[in-house]
Amino acid sequence: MSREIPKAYSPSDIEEKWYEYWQVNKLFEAKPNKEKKPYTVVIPPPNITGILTMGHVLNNSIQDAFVRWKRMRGYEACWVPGTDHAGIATQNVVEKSLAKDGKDRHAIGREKFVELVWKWREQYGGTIIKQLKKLGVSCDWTRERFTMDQGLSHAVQEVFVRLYKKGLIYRGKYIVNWCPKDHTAISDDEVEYQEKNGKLYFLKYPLEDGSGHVVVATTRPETMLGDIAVAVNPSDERYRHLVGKNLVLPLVGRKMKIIADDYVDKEFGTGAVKITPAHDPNDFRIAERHSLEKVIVLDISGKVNENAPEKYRGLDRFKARKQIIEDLQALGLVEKIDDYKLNVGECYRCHTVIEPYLSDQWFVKMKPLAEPALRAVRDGKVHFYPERWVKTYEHWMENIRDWCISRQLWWGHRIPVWYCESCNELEVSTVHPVEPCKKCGGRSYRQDEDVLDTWFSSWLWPFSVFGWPEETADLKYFYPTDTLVTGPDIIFFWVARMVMSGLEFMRDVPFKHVYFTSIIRDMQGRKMSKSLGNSPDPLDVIAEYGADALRFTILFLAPLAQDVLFESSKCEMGRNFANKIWNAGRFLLMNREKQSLSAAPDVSVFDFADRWIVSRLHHTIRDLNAALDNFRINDAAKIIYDFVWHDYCDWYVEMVKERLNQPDGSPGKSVEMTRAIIVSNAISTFETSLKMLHPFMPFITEEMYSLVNPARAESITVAEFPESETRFISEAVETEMALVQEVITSIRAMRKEANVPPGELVEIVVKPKDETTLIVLSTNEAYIRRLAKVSSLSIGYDLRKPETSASAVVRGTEIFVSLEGLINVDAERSRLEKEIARVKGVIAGIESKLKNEQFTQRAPAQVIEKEKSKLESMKLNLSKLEENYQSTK
RNA sequence: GGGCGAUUAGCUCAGUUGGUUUAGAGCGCUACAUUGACAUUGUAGAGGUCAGAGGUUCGAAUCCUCUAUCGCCCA
Repeated sequence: MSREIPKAYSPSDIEEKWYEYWQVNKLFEAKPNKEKKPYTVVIPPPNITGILTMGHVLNNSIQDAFVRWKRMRGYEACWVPGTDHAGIATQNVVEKSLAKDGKDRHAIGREKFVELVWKWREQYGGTIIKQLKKLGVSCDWTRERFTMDQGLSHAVQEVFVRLYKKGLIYRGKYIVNWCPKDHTAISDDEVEYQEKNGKLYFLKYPLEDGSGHVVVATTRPETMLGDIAVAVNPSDERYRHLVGKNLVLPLVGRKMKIIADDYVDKEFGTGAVKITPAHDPNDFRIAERHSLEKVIVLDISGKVNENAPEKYRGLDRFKARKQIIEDLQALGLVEKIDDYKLNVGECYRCHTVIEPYLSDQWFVKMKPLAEPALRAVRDGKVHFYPERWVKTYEHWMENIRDWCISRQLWWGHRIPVWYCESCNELEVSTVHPVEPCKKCGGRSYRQDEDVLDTWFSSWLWPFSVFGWPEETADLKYFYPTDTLVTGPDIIFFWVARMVMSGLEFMRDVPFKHVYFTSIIRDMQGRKMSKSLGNSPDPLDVIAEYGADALRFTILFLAPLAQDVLFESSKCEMGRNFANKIWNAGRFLLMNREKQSLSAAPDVSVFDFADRWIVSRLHHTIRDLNAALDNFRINDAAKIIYDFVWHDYCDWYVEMVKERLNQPDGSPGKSVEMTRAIIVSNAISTFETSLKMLHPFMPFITEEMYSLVNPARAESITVAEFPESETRFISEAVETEMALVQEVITSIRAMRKEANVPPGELVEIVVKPKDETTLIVLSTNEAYIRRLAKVSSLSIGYDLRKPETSASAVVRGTEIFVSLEGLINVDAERSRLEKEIARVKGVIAGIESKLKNEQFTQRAPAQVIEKEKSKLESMKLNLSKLEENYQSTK
């Protein structure tokens, strides 16, 4: 068998095989099961135009770790995967491909276009799902959902109708964020603000009576075409006498009033503000207050429309800006142009500058929904990790604005509103109305042209995926979900809204815990982005290092919600670790082969090394479970890494090697039987470690689990996760082992210092501090000999120090390495000097502490006792060090 | 302008409620080692006045205040 196991772990050979095995055996499928507690996670649905990014890798590795861990702990673990239809993004992609053939969607019509999008989705929409599978995620793929699925669409319509009937959805003409490229409104949260260098233009508007002019400042002079008034602050002395007078709008010739409104900031610009109600949200509010007309001067593409003078019609807004300034300058109406830093809103999808635009839109009234959602988080019904995001959440909830949910797109859930063709009366219904119009009796209806914001389907995800509004068995069993893992960047888009919808429609929170992940950046701290090309393709990383290596590395590196600087070479860590696990397994299997007998694990053959590793194992299990319970997943990764590498491989395996060399069997057992049991015992701890590792590294652990016991039918995915048992934890054994380790390490250090070749054996004399030390070191003599390359080891209180030797003091025990003809006296003296100085420093520190009455009076007795015993042992060490130093001459 | 966060070894980061002998890891670096699990390795080592200043405390990387630099969110 040994020949069948290659020296280096090769992930590509096994990953696909196991993923298929898991699927064929339905190991990730979840069903309501009264015998078990549910553990539910819904995936943050990636959008169908997307490909797998490092962010997805992190997010899904975390979810998978939790889900696999809970599954192994006996929960009915249900992880629902799926994708979202990404209205704007998807429509853009399909329009682009149409444009390649010189077509556009208007030419082919709505129905045909939507059909094309569905075709596109079938062909390319599953890419990210396929990629996720490479990562090894344990989603229940039979439950895969898409936000445009029939069931989910039904949920969306139902929600719209219910909210409308409740008076929480309304339609109105308001200023929205308009994307002139995508030709749709987007919500406030979808606008990204960038600070940019712009200009502040100071324009002179002449008074009608020819008595002078008023200067207004604006960053968007092209909007002047739609100006309807100029406003000043009522308390502004400079303008008080002008309020009520008329101005003439240059280039247009419109008569405009000068009005007074508190909104106007006296300090900004000249204190006089041009009012463009149809193109600015603040101006809109002022216009409402003063019942002003609202003139729209741009079309849906941001070009000047027919409401403006002929000269400017058809000009793009930025070209119009240039032209208008030129024309105003020619008229002497530009007072000055200042440089000015301004925040420009951009479309988060296409980064086109957003135009505030007056149009008919549908809105959700948010206040009534926000209140219970705010309480749920404050009361801890939903818990955030890390907690600090609560503040961000509260701030948004307290200042919430109504949500613009209509989008002027073709791809999405069509708004379930119907208008009577004859009288325009509207009917809100999930289905096409069959009754005649209530108002005029007309029988012909047309549906609202717009679709709903994609988030209007995503916010229902935690219950729509289980069949809501039907009261399904799934919904009853799996809702509310347990943990949501997502980025803090969508806390408003998604997390907050899910809490609202959950409470509104399910009367319960959608999840109990929200784990906010970190953002993956490149080594310069820049966000990973397509345009920078600084994002490694996770599939390349998987091909090079293996999925387990990628997963483990990213989990190890990513502390809770702290940004992570990443480059793919960091995955060497995970790859090396996988290789270490592989080779530990290889060692065990090779040695099992070598034994003439086979045996089951047997505690009666336990020696010190076994008791120690089992104690460490249960320590580790306890810490690992605690870390995962507290969502400290990078701690969890570190805990298991340290155990496997540094306890199991570095020490325990080395000790096992020594035992397999021993000529004697354990009492009552033959050498052969003893050796077989030693290997079995070692394998047993290894198997437990594999189970602990499985949530992090699913593939290699499944492979090793099956190699270790090929007859076993059980997959590790459903093996029982280890539980810590205190009876196996022994502080005494761990302390004793620590002593043995320190003795070995100090011998190694002395050898190295004296340049003893690694292969050469040395003679050691040990003068133990006390009886316990004597016993511990004698019992473990064989290990010390092997691991420190020692030929003879003498232990005794009255032994003489060898003539020429290096010395060290470990916990009061003196260790001498005989260095006949080898020692470099100067090097040895300087080593001792250094150590003496260090110990003196420690002693001085403790003494000054103990001399301080404040300390002895106020510190807890425990702490004082500790310091005292520390001082005792340090003093003992010092005296021995000094003694040996004196005799080194 | 308001809020949140960061600053610890050359690099990337841990350090949970203040007390682990004088702060840890991974990578990198130095030296040595290559027939028996693993060079994707082993062993030993160098490297830090915990951003700066002040304060609270018997005791501070840890708590408080201010300053500096950087980042994110909101207006």
